[in-house]
Amino acid sequence: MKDVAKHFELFLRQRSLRLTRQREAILKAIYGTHRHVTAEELYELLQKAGDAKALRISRATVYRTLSLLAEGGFVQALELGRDRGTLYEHTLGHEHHDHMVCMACGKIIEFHDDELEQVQAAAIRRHGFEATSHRLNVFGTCAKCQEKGKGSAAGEAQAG
Amino acid sequence: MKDVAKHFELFLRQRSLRLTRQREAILKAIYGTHRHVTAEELYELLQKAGDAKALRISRATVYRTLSLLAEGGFVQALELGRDRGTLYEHTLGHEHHDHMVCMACGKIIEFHDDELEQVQAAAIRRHGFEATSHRLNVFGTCAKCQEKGKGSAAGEAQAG
DNA sequence: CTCGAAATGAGAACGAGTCTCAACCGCGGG
DNA sequence: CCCGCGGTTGAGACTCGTTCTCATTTCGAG
Ligand SMILES: [Mn+2]
Ligand SMILES: [Mn+2]
Ligand SMILES: [Zn+2]
Ligand SMILES: [Zn+2]
Repeated sequence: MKDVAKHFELFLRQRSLRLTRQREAILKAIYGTHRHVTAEELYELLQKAGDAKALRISRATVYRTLSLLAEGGFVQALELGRDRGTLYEHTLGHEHHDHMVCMACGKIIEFHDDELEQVQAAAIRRHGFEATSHRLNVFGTCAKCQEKGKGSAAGEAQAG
Repeated sequence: MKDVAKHFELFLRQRSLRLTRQREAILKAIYGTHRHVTAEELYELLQKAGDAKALRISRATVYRTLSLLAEGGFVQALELGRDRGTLYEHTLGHEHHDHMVCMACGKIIEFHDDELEQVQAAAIRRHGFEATSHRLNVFGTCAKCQEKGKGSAAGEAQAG
């Protein structure tokens, strides 16, 4: 986190942007949680945290800073459906991962598979495409929720 | 297309829903294009097509029917970023595929790779998750646009 | 044909995200 | 340590895709 702040400061300097209390607070906030948060959640979080230090941060600034952080690679946006809104997570200190979303309990599970990444990269290259990023979102039922749903009809399966 | 209409009719009957001229027209419209279309594009398309038969279809009905068609598996929604809006494509007669989006020209390229699907399925299963669907979106530069950008600095690369 | 339920149209409402612009404040220079 | 030039912020208006409301229309079983 300390070095993240340093990186951010450098990033800002390189682009002749300023290190403001707001930007610091937002960076700190998103690096202070391991959840996937919406801009609104972050905003509310910052309201409370800021009440103490008398630092008000507007929604606009949260959105603006989140975009800035995304450009700099400090955070990443996740879009899991028009409804859930855009989710953000910090990236430094976390290797790339994909997401599985449980439709029953809403839990978001992160996973990473090297072989998958390699096969994927190969397939993409084979099509003459040059990838800069990708998102794999899997929807279904998590292990826990599979248990709960054992009282009904036996084994189903679907693909979509 | 004829059998798709039959399937749709059956689907509606099973759920005691009605086959209306609007629903027919919308089904026909989305099965009549091979592009990925937004609800709005479809709406405008239907306006023109409907002028002849004096069949007006409201935006609300387009949205409602698209959701219905998605539930029934007749169409699929694609969400490639908060900006582009939700895109729809018909599914019957098309096997599952993933998408690569060219950030330079906006083109959407479909691709399918069996090995990828299998490795993916295995990785997901290994995590105790039961998948019902997934979306893999790859962002980058298409082959054509890679050509165009050959006058500048030599080979770059990035990963995000 | 009749009738009740489902479906539709028009436009209001909603909400995430963006824009506007006057007031504010980082920060390099003196 | 103070100044002043922009970059930055806050509040709220605004955008625009999507959903909701409800009076009216239409499907389709009997
Ligand atoms: Mn994550
Ligand atoms: Mn497609
Ligand atoms: Zn679950
Ligand atoms: Zn291209």
